[in-house]
Amino acid sequence: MYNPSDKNSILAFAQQLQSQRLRNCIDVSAMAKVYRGKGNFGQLLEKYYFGYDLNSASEPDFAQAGLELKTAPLKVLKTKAYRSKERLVLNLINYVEIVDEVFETSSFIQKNAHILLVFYEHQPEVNALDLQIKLVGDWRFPPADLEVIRQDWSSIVQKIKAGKAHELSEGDTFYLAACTKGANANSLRRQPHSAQPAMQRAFSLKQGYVNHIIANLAGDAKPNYGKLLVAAPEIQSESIEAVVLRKLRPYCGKSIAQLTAEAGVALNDKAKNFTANLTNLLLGVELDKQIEEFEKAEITVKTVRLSESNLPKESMSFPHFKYEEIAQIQWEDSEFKQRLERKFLVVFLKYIAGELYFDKAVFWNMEPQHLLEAQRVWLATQALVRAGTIVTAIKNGRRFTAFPTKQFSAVAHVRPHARNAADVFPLPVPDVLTGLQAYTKHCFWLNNHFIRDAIYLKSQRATVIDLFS
DNA sequence: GCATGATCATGC
DNA sequence: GCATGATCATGC
Repeated sequence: MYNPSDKNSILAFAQQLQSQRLRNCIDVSAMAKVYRGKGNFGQLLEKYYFGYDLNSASEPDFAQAGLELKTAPLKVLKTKAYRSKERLVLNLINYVEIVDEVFETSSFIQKNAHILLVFYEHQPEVNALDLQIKLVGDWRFPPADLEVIRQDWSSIVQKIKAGKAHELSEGDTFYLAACTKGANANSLRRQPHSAQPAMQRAFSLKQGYVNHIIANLAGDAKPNYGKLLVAAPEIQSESIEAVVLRKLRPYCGKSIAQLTAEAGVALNDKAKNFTANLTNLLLGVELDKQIEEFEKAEITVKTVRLSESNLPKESMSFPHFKYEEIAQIQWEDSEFKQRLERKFLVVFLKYIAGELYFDKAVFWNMEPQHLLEAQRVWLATQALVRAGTIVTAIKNGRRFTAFPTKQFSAVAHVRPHARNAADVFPLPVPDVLTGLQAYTKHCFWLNNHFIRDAIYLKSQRATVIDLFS
């Protein structure tokens, strides 16, 4: 067994799980009946491998050693590389108590300063006893990461102090997020500075950050990342947001032609990596490298081209959805929702007399009421696909559909996104009017007017670089 | 002029 | 071959 007050002893005992299945590591005959049929992997591991009773106390699982045990699923890619299946959910946020905490002694730090991680392969149909354990290891946040997390923690607490716990969202922060936790939207809690009940939430590490942990535990060769934050955190505690905006500020108002000429590089503005290349160029990161902090924080970088009236020339597209999938899944599991919950860095370029200029860059994440509106669009789309009533008319070879349009919602709409009309996905229900069993690929788009109003115009002066201010 | 439908260009 | 970012075309 192990010595519960000795970290190394616990870690060594845990390491024996590497590449095993739980069934081979515990006495199955001693298991309670309820667990023999099915049980949660984490519960089984705690109770029958480590031999302690389940608790949800505020102290870490191995209290004497200050070690918190976390189990989590990962996916194995075709390349055999590991990726986290989801965010890693940590301790619950107590809205009432947290407003009196300081980070260094907070319940978050007390519980999660040192984490013992057991990753198993996600296999939905497999008994928990037979899941393959892929990675075992312990994790402490490196100082630079801890500084970002401290800022994330503070901005979450700030929002609660402002009586806005009901407006918390995952996109608010970078590595550490407040994710919803509870069976449904009825899991409401009281918050200290507002009468409005708020969804129960827990601290969580973003999926991108968990991928970083996984790569470290797996001993993967360090990806060839570019980094934004180079100074040691004790010297520099500037936020990721502040660093990015500070680096971009000098370029505002310059034309893309001038910027690329000064840097001595040629960027093809039609290339699909134009956005990434331009961002790297302006942030001083080598062009072919991914930005480590952006990967960890799952930041989506988008460029938006504005007309002289500040209206984006196009709406913003998202990956096309599969009709068979959208008919089956829930909004909560949809890719569209997952993407909308991320943080965005939107780079606005503006056409002036035919020439493209760098206007401003804005960090943005969607407000809860807009996410609800996106949900309405998604649900209308799902209903349509389920009913098989996509096509409403055909005129001159052009199809007219009942997909949600910009008239339907001020936030999002559905439009084709395909090579051509023959580029299709199968339908779960044949289209009633045409009998088609497959239909041109479509995707969700954020309306260009929404981008103008909710991102471009609404962005606060403090967080933007405004060419014309 | 703009919304909706349709397709192009690129890179992995 | 296909996803993705980007843009064009038609008709009201």
